[in-house]
Amino acid sequence: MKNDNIRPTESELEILQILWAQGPSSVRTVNELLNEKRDVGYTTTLKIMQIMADKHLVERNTESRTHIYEASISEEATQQKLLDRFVDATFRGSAMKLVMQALGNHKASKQELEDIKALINSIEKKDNK
Amino acid sequence: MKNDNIRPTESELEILQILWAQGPSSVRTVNELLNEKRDVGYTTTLKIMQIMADKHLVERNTESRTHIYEASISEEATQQKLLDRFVDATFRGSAMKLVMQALGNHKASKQELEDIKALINSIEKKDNK
DNA sequence: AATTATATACGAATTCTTTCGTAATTCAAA
DNA sequence: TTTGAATTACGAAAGAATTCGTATATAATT
Repeated sequence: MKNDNIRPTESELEILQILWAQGPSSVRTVNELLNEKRDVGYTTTLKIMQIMADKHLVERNTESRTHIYEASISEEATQQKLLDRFVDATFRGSAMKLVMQALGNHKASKQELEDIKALINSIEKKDNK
Repeated sequence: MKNDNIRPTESELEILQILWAQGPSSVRTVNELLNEKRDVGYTTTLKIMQIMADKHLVERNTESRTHIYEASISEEATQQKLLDRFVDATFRGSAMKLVMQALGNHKASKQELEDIKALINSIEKKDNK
């Protein structure tokens, strides 16, 4: 399989977030959205997206003059890999410690908390089988 | 306050993990523990720890010839900051999405799951006040 | 057709991090 | 005291990531 060792850099991840949210987009669109958060030159964004294409993090359609880029790795799979690494690096592998910290320090809606409890219950049910 | 914008690199974080686990340590000790996971030259470790001292990520006691290094930022505060940034970068700010992914894909003991449920219940109780 | 605007390509400068060789220093052992 | 071992200091090389200037090509406008 391809893209097994995905490791987008921070800039690349910013761009992936935009592509995941927007769907296939031109460099200009991505650059404009990027600039809502911080200043980045157009050619900088272009260059990074070209590098991402080389790495197969994105695919691009070059039929029209304005190339259209699309994420070629899924948001969920990427998040999962990055999460694994983050848990190792920051919480010494204890995902539960991370969960506790995240729950303790970020506001969650009642609905979200219920969702999490439901998920835990379904995990516990599975374990008992 | 100092160290407000902590941003340890990956190598620095590895070393911090060791210092948090071991308490104040010499470069040699840190380097040996580091080498249980991967090959790193002694002077490499030394250099990084010296840089960390410059950045005030660690303090060092230079009274004896063998300098003793100690983490100067707490594990919890560091984890919290890194977690915040990670949630932003990877989960577009949705800590709950991160929690769901972490719960869904990492094995948790029955006890840990109960702990999390208890935490959620206590959060819900607080919210109702 | 000439001009202007918009795009991509390319390469190089810059910055950040990691790595390590070498020199200088201090301590311990012979 | 001399030799050898362990330590820190220093600087520079190597790599990775980011940034951007400039050239070139294409399309749109006048």
